[in-house]
Amino acid sequence: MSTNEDIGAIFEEMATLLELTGANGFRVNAHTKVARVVEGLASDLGDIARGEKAMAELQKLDGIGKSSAEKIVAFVANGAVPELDELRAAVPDGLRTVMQVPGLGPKTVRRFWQEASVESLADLEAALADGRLEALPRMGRKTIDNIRASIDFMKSAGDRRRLGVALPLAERVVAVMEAVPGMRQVAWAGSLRRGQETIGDVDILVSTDDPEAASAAFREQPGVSRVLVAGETKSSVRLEEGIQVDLRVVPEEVWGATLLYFTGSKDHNVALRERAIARGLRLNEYGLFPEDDEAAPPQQRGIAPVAASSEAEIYEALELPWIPPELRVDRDEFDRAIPEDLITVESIRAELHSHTTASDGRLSIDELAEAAMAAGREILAITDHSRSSAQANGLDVDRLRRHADAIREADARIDGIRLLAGSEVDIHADGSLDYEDDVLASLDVVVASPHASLRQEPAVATARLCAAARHPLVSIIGHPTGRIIGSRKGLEPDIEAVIAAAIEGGTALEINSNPLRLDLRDIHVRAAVDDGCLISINTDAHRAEHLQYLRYGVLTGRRGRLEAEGCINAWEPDRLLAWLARGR
DNA sequence: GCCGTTTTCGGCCCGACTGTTTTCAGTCG
Repeated sequence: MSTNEDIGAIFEEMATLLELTGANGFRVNAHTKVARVVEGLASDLGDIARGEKAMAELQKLDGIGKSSAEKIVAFVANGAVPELDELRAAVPDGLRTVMQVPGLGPKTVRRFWQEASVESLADLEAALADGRLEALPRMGRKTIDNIRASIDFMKSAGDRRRLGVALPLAERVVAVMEAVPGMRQVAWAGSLRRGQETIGDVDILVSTDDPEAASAAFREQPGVSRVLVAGETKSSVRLEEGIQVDLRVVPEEVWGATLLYFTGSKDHNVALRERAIARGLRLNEYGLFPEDDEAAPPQQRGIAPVAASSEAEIYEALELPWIPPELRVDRDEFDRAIPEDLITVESIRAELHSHTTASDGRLSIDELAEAAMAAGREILAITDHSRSSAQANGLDVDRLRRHADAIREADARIDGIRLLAGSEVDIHADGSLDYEDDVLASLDVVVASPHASLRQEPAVATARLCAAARHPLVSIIGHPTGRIIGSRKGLEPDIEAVIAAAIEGGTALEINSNPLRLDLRDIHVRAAVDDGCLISINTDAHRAEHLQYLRYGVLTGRRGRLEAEGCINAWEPDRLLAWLARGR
């Protein structure tokens, strides 16, 4: 785990343990915020938190004060935080799992702990079985049943879902809702709209002439395994896939306010509401209202909103430009100019990383060219694996040369798309490449990627990737860390050093769009873009349908503030070809 | 615990839904 992830996890854990001890909620939130800020940093806190100016440097970060800075310094110096150790001693470890049961929060878990000796998930199940919990005040039959069902769900379902699973599922639900009579608008919101790499649940928003029909259709749609919430404007269901989907039904005139609220992030919303308060306004999911210090919600008292129908007019009333959903994270989106030409799927003209049957792909050269053309690409680089990737049927030099000839023959024969002969060349553990330079020089495109030795020490990984990035014949560093979301951590290089080497070597860093990878990840893209490093968004297609992964890579690029100018795949074809040909 | 374009102290976002209880606490997003 990287230092930043370690520290983020520590503050998350402290927040949970503090909640269980009954600490002040704002203090709990402060810890959660530190975790989020730390995990969003591209640069390594291990470096910042050493040296004489560590305390001052750390406290420059938003949300980190003296107390948190001291904890970070202590952790980096000694690998331990005394306050955390004290909390761990005071609160049974198993309660952290109990807190993860949907519907159980700190108050309830604390009661179970104090009043029924529940100290773990196993204790909780035993207490449910022997009736200890039912004996507690305010613990009825339904609550007990819900807790049982939640435990079953937690055991069966995994954690968060990958973007590539959740987005097609959201499209399915949206199609169901669009078919309901009286429907006016349907959209997905939440972390899905923000393009996060993993999704907790899917949020669907509709405006309609017939709210009852909409809610009914939602709860009765195919694939619902359990209805969790069934209100007038809000419903939640769990699908057979194990994912929760929330529906919100709103009048069309407050569409913008609800879409804004439902898109989040939560922290972005909180920041917007604070901004509203500072301007004598009050923001909720029904609109932006004048503040009149009445407790009851303004929309229930017939107060007219200042803005409600569109997100843009609400931002405008708060003296902000419309902020693209992918940038709504409560980091610096209020202070920095919004990128004018954020990358879009439509602006991508070239696919520069793909595989055929020559290595481990499923399509021939002609079939892949056809699929790429159908997907709207004007340039396709075919980059089968190099010889060391034996498990992927990597090409030795002879096969590579014949394959390159075949690609160029196809390029001459096929109209409508430019085919480039390339290779996805293994970066060896020591940073050397899998083919000799004369072989690399004979290709149109070289994507250099790490495939093996993905558990190297960070310093070794940094040297390895920097060497490849500086190599004059390398065009792109493919999936730079080699991570697989949720299952393989991959390399943990000093990303700033890799970015510097890529700039120096005139090499682009890839956003691999495969939803299992999304590598570079969003915060690394952001660091690269801020430094002026070129980015390449590719699908790494092994099949025709993989070309559709592009949208996931684009969302990741947008989260990293990537504009079309900084993405070589969006360049004019002649410009891209000239760039690829440099030094060859 | 953090923070300051009225603040170094006193605030800290807002509403829907559920369950259990007759007015609201807890959870969630």
